Amino acid sequence: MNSFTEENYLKAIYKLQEQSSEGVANSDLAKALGVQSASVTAMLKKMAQKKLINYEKSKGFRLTDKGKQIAVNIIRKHRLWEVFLVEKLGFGWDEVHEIAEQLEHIHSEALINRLDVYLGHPKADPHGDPIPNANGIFAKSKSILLSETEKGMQGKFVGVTDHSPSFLTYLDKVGLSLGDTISVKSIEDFDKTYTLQLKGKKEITVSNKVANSLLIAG
Amino acid sequence: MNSFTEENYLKAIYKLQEQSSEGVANSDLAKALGVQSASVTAMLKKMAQKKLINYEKSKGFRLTDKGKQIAVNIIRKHRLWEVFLVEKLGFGWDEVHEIAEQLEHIHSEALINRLDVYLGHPKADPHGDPIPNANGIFAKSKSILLSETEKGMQGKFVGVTDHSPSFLTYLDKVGLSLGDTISVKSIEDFDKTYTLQLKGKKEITVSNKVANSLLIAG
DNA sequence: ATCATAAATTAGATTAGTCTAATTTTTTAT
DNA sequence: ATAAAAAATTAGACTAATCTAATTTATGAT
Ligand SMILES: [Mn+2]
Ligand SMILES: [Mn+2]
Ligand SMILES: [Mn+2]
Ligand SMILES: [Mn+2]
Repeated sequence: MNSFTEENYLKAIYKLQEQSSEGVANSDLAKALGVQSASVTAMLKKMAQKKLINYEKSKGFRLTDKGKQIAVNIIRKHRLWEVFLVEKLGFGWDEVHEIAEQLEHIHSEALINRLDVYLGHPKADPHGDPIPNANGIFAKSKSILLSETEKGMQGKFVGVTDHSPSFLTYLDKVGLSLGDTISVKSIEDFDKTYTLQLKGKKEITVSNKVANSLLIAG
Repeated sequence: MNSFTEENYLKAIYKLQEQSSEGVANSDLAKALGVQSASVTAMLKKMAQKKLINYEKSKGFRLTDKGKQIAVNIIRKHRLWEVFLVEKLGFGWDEVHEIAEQLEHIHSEALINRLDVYLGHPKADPHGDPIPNANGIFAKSKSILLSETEKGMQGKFVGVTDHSPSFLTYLDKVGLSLGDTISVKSIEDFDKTYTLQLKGKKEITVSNKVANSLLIAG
């Protein structure tokens, strides 16, 4: 079994390596985990020994299949627990990440499989992030940033790229919820501010910074 | 915050000290935790420093109010999670202890309070053990061992003192479930074997060893 | 190609929690 | 009261995960 620390390294490496096909840099991982570079070096040695990562000298490192499988399972657990916390316990989407950071490390295949059934095999977590199935397969979804859409575009708000509580509570405040259908009424030339029509209801205006954190699906 | 290890020490000390009004012995705690006596000595020093326990030289030790409060909260979490696992996820009562041993260490007051509400403020866990409320108060219950009852006695099966999966699955097999009303048909003189009538339904015979692990309430 | 900067590794310590072996203290039995 | 047995503590080591400071390696810019 892997320690919490090791699991957190695996998850962080996974997220970094998904961002490109290159190897992950020690310094990027150190920053992601909030530890010193020397600590990363020490841990990577152990993980390489356990065949969880592959080094390519001065080209960074990547997870082995074994490492990736563990990482994806932790992400599965994290997201299923987030669904549970929001759907069953009534937490807000801005409150669940920290708790899921703990719950994701509970070791029990039976538990996570029963939880998945109990929740009805959800395909996405409360932030719109896809939940891999028990085999580690993610449902492919094709969404784009609102900031990349043009005037007149109509689509569904399906996810966020900024998961900070402050951003999420801001969305609550302006009345934007996952699943809402929105259309782009206008885009301000000067600063690319977006004015949106929310499903017949109200009209709201959001900064480009916000538009750059909202995922839209056709 | 306290580490998992420290929380496990607190819980184990609590359970030992409840068994008598005396101080707890280093050796008993070592046995309960499956560690060496020397490890216990080392940990007790740290816990005394943190005002979690009181030493009374060569009279053992006991939890301070602070230590007791933390211990009871962990027990509350353990038992609430067990209820969740059985009632919501459909686990058997013989399968939940190990998972709850992990879940009891999740740190979030909001989580445990919402879980309590979600479960309908249960008063007992799947094994009949009382669940303390948010203030650490246990509902007083007066039950006795089946082995201490006499022929003709009628009562309700409300708890077990043996929590081992093998005992619990044995009870499943013979059809004894928490809440069942039972009456003592006869007690074999030779070996104190109990023959029980289950709520009009079947009649079963259990050894004295079994009768000694079943809690009955008037 | 050389020098400056950035990235990575090494060396040496620290803390939590554990171990074994040795020693001391306490309890129990004669 | 004394010796034997049991319980507790101390001493010294180990592992996991971290740190700082020093050193080495790699990258990049002139
Ligand atoms: Mn999250
Ligand atoms: Mn999420
Ligand atoms: Mn239990
Ligand atoms: Mn229980």
